[in-house]
Amino acid sequence: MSFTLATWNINSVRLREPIVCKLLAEEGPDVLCLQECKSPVDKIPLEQFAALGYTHMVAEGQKGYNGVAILSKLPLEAAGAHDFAQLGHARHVAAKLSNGVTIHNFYVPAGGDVADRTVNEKFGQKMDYLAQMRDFFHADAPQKSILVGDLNIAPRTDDVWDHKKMLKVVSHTPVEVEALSQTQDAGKWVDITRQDIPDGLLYSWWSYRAKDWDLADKGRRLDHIWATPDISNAGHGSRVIRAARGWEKPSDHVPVFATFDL
DNA sequence: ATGTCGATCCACGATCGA
Repeated sequence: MSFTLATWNINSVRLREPIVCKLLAEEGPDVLCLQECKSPVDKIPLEQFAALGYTHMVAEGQKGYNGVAILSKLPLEAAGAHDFAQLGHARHVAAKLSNGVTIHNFYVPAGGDVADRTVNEKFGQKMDYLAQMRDFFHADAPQKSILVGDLNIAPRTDDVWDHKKMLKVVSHTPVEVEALSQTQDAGKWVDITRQDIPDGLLYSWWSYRAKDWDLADKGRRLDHIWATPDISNAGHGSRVIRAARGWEKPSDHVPVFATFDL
């Protein structure tokens, strides 16, 4: 059995329902994990997605901020939702497919502008969130699992447009990269995107503030697909839908895809 | 420091978050 999965920070699922449908119609992933839905669960436009075959969903939502959802053509079973760092935010939801694979969908806190928790509470929350993710996967080793989402960290030098310039910018600071690495190690997670595309600059996010995102190309790889070692060899076909950054009323993130043959 | 988006409501402009 083979299935294709995608992750996309959509920055308002209601405003961008047309381009979610465009992606579903054109690319047809079996599973689409969304972050920053910015919507209560009961206001997610389910009918439009169901009309394209996405009749299953698990989601966590709240008004205005955060929010994560897993849309699927395949049956899903809810597999928990954790409030890491006790922020009261909808930032995680998990689902299990009938083939036994568990999917964790995360929206890690962005962390504010200053990489110092003594002056920036949001940075502390981000570090706490990552530490609790680490402890969660360390306490109960995940198996047959996939972890996706906007992790708000670009870990590698070639995950950012300028490594030296980014060393003090939240999302690429050494302390964050180390925390993400510890979280990854705790679950023995394999970075499927970089397993498939090991070399070269690779981004999934470009700021709205850049004049010409495509020309300037000052991107970061904030959106990730990881898998546990028991299924990591089944992962392949990773790709980033860069063109989506230029679609009508775009998100600042683009979808990242991978396929698993199980 | 700047820039641009989206959601909210003491709601049509200011504020917060990214």
